[in-house]
Amino acid sequence: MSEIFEAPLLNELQRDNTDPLAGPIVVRNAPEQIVERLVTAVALGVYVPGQALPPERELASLLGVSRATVREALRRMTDSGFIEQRRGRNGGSFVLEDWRPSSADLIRRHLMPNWARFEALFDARQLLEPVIAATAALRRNDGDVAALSQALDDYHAATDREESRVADERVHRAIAESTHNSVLVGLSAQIRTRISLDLGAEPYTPEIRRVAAVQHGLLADAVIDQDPERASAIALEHFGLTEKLVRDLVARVQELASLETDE
Amino acid sequence: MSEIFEAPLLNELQRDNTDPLAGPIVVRNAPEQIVERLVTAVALGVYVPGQALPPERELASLLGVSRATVREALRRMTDSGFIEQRRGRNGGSFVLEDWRPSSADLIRRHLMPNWARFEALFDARQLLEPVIAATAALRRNDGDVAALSQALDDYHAATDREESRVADERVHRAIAESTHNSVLVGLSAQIRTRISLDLGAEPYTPEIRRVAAVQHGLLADAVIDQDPERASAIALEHFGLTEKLVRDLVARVQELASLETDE
DNA sequence: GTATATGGTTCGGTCCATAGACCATAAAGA
DNA sequence: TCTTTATGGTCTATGGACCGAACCATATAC
Repeated sequence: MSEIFEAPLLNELQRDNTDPLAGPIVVRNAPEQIVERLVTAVALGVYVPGQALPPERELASLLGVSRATVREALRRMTDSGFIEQRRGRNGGSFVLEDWRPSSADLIRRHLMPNWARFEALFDARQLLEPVIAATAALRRNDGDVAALSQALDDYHAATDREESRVADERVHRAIAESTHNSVLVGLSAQIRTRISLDLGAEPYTPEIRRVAAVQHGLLADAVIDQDPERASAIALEHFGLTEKLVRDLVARVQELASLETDE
Repeated sequence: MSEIFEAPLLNELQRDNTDPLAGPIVVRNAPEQIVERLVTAVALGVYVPGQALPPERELASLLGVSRATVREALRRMTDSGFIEQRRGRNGGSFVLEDWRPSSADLIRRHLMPNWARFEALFDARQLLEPVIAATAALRRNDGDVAALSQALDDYHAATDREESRVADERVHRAIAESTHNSVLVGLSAQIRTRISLDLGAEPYTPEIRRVAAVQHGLLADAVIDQDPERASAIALEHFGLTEKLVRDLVARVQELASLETDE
């Protein structure tokens, strides 16, 4: 199952550039890349569980690739328990409701082995996002304000966790896009995708959601009010909260694991 | 010649993430990736003009790839006038002294068509590098200080432009590495590589070099003194200077171009 | 003048992706 | 109920990328 998470989204960003010749060349096959794109799309909420991906023939033409290749990608995703394929007229490739491993499982089998990478990722996010927020506050125009308000409304209107995740993504993307800088937008999206993929089963307790909702509102207000300092400060706090949540969660799971080892 | 600059180093960072399914899948062949790595290595000063790359057989084993593939990559680089291959016992693939197009040529044929991308890149750099500098100042340890001092000494000892470039790269890398965050190190290196590739023929007049040398010294001092505010401010100024230089240069070339059009 | 380290060439094999045709199935629509 | 249609499932033939290994050609070191 979890091999599907190994998508090397940030590899170029983290590859050791000290000696550009170190390390083997890996040719990323078409199917591999297609899996990555589809998984990313789901992680970003473009397709939600229960929904069908576009039909194979359409994917093939969208991605400029043969149907056989698309099928190979979908086969891997089926094998991983990520999607389910159904035949017939209203068939298709459906995102499964519960494709994410349980929190504990995910942490033990995926998060812990790559812990150093996540430390770096969280750390970088907490350093970079405040800059992005501040820049957004300085540069946002009326269109950005409209998009941000809309995203925020959707976020508040969200009822279940899945909707929350999608709306959350849209809020943060709206903020990044207010910087009007494609590098920053891409950077922020990559970090978000990576974290969303790794922590899909983030501990979204109602309590957390309440706090996050308030912070999102404050963050959006700061951007709309063109107050970079406030935006930066709130972003720092907001992403600090997420990080703390994950750390607590990991600590609990680690504790459980050590208990089990004792038995 | 310039097709070798098309290496999509930052593509993942700038690809439109709004719809992950938009755009064709491109399989980055082995030769293509090898060219990118080798060009990167030269851009970062790992190999300087006149120097030979490792022999084909060694490259093949280093990169985990067949010799035929390495040869294909080197053939492309030879075709682009980037390297020269010589046979015989002391033969090899030698980086040419003047593989960079002249400034004017480069700007007209490469920089101008992609101007929006460079705007974004410079802009992002000016936003991100101060954060990196400040973080470096907060986190640097004794080892970092030693590496930074050494790099700075080399920079001051550099005599020609080529040496300057290599030393400049090392100073900035030492600063990025002082953050002890692999994402930041990779990000900074990618931005630097991209800019170095695109602006290899940066206008390094003696005047500029003098100013840059002073700023490098100040920046290093701020990091060594653990003064994040100063580090951040100097970084902002330093990268602002580079940006201004490029803008001036482009403006001049544009003026020339419009004159030529009149004739 | 011989040995050696390098680039230059060739050949057969394997795997990947393409293109296109055709089959199977389930639902929609007449 | 029957036909149509939109989907996934299967097969085959073809071209290309990469590999592995051997061998050739050349220039320098010893």
